[in-house]
Amino acid sequence: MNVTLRQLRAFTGVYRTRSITRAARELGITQSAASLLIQQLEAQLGVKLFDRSTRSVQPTLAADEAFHAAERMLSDAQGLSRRMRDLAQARAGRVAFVASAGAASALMPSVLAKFRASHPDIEIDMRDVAADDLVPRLSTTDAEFAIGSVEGEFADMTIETLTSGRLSAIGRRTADFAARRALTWDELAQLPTIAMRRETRIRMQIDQALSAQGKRLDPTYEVTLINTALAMTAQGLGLAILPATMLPADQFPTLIARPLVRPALTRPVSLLQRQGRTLSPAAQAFVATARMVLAGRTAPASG
Amino acid sequence: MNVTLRQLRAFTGVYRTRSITRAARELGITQSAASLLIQQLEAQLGVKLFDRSTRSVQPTLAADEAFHAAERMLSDAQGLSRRMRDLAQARAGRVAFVASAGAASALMPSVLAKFRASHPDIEIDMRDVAADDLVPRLSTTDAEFAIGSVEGEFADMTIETLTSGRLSAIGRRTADFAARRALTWDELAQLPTIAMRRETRIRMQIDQALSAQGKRLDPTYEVTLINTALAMTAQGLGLAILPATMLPADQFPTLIARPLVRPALTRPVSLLQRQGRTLSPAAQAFVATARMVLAGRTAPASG
DNA sequence: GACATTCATAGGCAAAGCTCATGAATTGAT
DNA sequence: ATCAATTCATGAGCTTTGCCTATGAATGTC
Repeated sequence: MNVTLRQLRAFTGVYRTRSITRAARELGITQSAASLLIQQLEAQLGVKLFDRSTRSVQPTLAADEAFHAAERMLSDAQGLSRRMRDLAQARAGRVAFVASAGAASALMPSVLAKFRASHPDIEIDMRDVAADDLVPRLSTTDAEFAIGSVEGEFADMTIETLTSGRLSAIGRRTADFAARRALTWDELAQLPTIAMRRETRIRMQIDQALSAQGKRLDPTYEVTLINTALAMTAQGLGLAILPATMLPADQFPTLIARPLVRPALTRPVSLLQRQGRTLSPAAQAFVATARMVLAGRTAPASG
Repeated sequence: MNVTLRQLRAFTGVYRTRSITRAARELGITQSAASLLIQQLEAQLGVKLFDRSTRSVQPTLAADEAFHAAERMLSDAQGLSRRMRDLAQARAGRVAFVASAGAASALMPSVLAKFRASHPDIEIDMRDVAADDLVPRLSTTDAEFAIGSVEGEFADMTIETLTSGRLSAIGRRTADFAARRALTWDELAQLPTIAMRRETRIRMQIDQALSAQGKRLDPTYEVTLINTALAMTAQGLGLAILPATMLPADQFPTLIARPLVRPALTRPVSLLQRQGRTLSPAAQAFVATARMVLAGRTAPASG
């Protein structure tokens, strides 16, 4: 057999109280059990730890030395338990995940704010990457999940749609614009528009879908960052062509989104996880928050 | 129940080998036992530690954290065992004891040398005190035993005589002196003598014994330190009046001791221990050495 | 000298821990 | 695609451990 923490607990108890009976009471066991534990430990270590008479229990020099080591191990054990309990309850820990640039800038800020409020001590490590890198980064780094728009399926990955935004025209809440229920892609030709560059995933999806119908988008401006497009729109430079989900209502209160139809295109925002890997409790809590926050954003395509 | 070292051993094994089967082999238990230990630990900590499929065992983030704490506790446990084993075998440790000034200077050096040779890693803390302080110091400090000459009995102390030296006249190995078997105290009056000061224990014993017989010692010189007396004797200044045991043969090869008779006085050198207190293994080893070295010195009262 | 307290030990029982046997899932080879 | 091999999980059954109660022995107290 081997030294056990049980024995060490009895040992430190007896050492501190100088009494087997008192230590046993502390541990909630009988005096005889405590006596046995001490004997076992002595046999195990090959050292007499206490000079015992029926009247007194005197630690030996060996016990003096062993005491510190024992206390350290016990406090380590307690620390481990506590730390794991904190992790389990998502009161501590770290969430590392990947987000596509678009999701990171337009969607995640509100999620992060909400999560931070409920889990102030969780460290968050969000890595925003180009859409193409989303899956590779998730596979090869210690990121626990990814959030962004992906097409198709991936081996060893589970995909869950968190929210999905219809591709919309976003513009200032003018009487004219607000009155519209929707716009067709054809109508856009008459208006100044701000779209994402051709290299971006969003734009590629649009161009592909439109060209299938023999149409094409001919934007007035082309930008790289979603926020740039929204800012320009807010300045009245044109309509931003984006998924409705990408409009943070609180950040651009003057803007509203109106779905584009013929064809109606939707762009899902998905949660990707590696199959067979449990998320850490902290990550689970984060994902739950993301689901909640983003689900509340799917319906109101109009502001 | 509580976390056990057994569980932690299984955990670190699985963590390192990424396999329950291999870890079980290392621990010398069956795969199912190891599997159970991991499940217990997970339940105990409330955290999933491994993502297990039938084909792979992947540590979770919680496991990464727990691993270091677990390793530390296990190495602490091993360190404790090893340290205790060393103490038990007197390969490590510390011996603290009290010695009367006389014993410390005349008797202990050879004991210390012998002990150091066989137990090089044991730290020795010898405290030389006035004879009167021997017992008080042993009672109140962390000294494990005391060596010196004491009279009478003491509560809670066991006394064992290690060696006992007859009070002798010590002088240079001249033909005259070497021819003598013994000297009487009366004969000393005719000769130059060197004795300890009246305040010392040795001298008090002498004065008391002689005055009981209506005699008295009238030394030519009175000194405090035994070594001083011996050095003076070696210079031919007179005969030193000391217990024969106090003459280190190797240090003063030119000197020999001849017992004093009428009355013959002996002065025991005793080992004192606190009753009911086990000596540390190191101290036991030291005491054994002292017994051996000093026993070898009792017989040859003559050089 | 009787009493109270404390530690050690023995007997018995409940629980824990292990092994063996088996099942389910997955990988690699034929 | 099927089969063999490997690996983890689970259930039954046995052994060992661990604990409690009861009792004995020693020691200090009134």
